[in-house]
Amino acid sequence: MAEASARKPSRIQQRNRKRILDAALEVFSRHGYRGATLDLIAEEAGLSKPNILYYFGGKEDIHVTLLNQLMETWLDPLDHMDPDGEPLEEILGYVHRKLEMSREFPRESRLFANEILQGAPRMGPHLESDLKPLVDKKTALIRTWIAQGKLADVDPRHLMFSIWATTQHYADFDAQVQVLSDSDTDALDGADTFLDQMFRKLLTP
Amino acid sequence: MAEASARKPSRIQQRNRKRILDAALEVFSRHGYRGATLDLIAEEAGLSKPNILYYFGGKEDIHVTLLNQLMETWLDPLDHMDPDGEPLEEILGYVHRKLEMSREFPRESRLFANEILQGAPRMGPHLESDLKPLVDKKTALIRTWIAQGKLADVDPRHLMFSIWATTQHYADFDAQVQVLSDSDTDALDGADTFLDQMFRKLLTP
DNA sequence: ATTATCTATAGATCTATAGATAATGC
DNA sequence: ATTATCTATAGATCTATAGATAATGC
Repeated sequence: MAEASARKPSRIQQRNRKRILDAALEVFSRHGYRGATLDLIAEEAGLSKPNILYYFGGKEDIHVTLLNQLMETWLDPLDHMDPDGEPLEEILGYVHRKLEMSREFPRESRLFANEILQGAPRMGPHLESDLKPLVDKKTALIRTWIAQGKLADVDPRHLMFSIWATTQHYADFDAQVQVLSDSDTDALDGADTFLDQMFRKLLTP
Repeated sequence: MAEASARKPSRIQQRNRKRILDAALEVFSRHGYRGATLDLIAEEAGLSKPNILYYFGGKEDIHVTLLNQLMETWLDPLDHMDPDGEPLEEILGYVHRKLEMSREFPRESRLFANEILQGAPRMGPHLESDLKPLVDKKTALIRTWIAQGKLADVDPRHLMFSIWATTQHYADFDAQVQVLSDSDTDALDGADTFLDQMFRKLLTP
C-alpha cells in the first residue's frame, strides 16, 4: 500500500498523454487558462472528453504538467551561456538561441506569456526556485565580464529583460507583427540581423 | 422613430459607466477576456450584476468599449514623434514616453497584450485601420532620417518592435520582473537609463 | 413620468464522475 | 484480468433577462 503502482506506462498511454499535452499546448497558448476548455482539447487531440480525464486528473493537472515541462525548455538556452567563452559572442549567441525559440516554439512562448500576464498564479514558486537562482548566477557572470573590461558597462538585469522582451515579442505579439509586415515576406526576416546589431553596439566596450 | 433617443447622459449615468469601465479594466487586464466574469466586475465596481447590464449591452460590449478607448491612448505617443525635431532625441523621447506608460498604465498594457496574445480577435480590424497607417508613416520618416545620415542604418520596423517590446515588458511581465528584483528597490529603477543607453548607441550614426 | 436598482431565475456552458462496454495482454 | 473508451448526466459556474420596486426630476 505504501508504494503506489509504479507500473511502466504502456505504449498507448505514452502516445495518448503526448497527444493530449500537444493539443493542450495549442489550446492553452491560444486561449489562456480560462479560455481553454476540455472540449477544445479533446477535439484537438482526437479523443473523447472523459478519455482525457482518464489520462489526467483534470484541466489544472494538464496545465501544470505543461508549465513544468516548459520551465526546463525555457531555462536551457540561458544555462548554456558559457563562463569560459568569449563574452560578447556568448551573449549574442544567447540572443540568437532565444530568437530561434520564438520561431520554433511560439506556442510555448505564448503559454509562458499568458501565465506571467495573469500574475504567475501557478508558476510563481517555479520562478523563485528555478529562474531566480540561474539569473542571479548569470548576471553575476556578466558583472565580472564587465569588470574585466570585456563588455561595456550595462545593468545585467535590464539586459536580460531586454533580451527576453525583444526575442519573445515575435512569438507573443505575432498577431501584431503580422499586421505590420508585408504579406510576401517572412515577418521575422531581418530580426536576427537587427538584434545582433543592437546588442553588439550596446555591449562592445 | 428614426432618431434614437440622444438624451444627454445624467451625472449618475456618467459616473457609473466610468466606474464599470475602470473595474472592467482591472478585471480584464488581470484575468483576460474569458477569465473575467460579470460577478468580478460588479464586485469591483460596487454595483449589482444586473445593474452592470443596465449600463452596457453585455460582457463583450464592455470589453470592446475598453479596447476602443485604449487604441487612442496607445497610439498617442507615437503620433507625437515630430518630423521637424532632432531625430535621435525624437526617438529617445518616444522610448521614454512608452516606458512612462508602462509605469502609469500597466493595466492598459496588459489588456492590450492579452488581446494580441489571443490573436487580436476583437482588435484585428483596428490594428489594420489605425495602427498600420501610423506605423507606416513613422517608419517612412525614420527612413528619411537615415537617408539624411542623421541616424544609424537600422530596420525601422524592427526598431519599433524592439521599442514596444522593451518598454511594455515592464508592465506585461511585471510578475517576473518582481521576482528578479531586490525587494527594497523599485523594479523599474535603472530601466530609463538602460533603454536610453541602448537605443542611443544603436541609433547614433 | 423617467431613471436606476434589486430579486429571482432561465438557459448555456463547463468540469468532472458514474457505470457500462470494448480492446488488449498474460 | 487489466487497460482503454464510451454514453449519460450531475453539479457548478456564467451570461443575460423578466418583472417588480425604489429613487429622481419635472
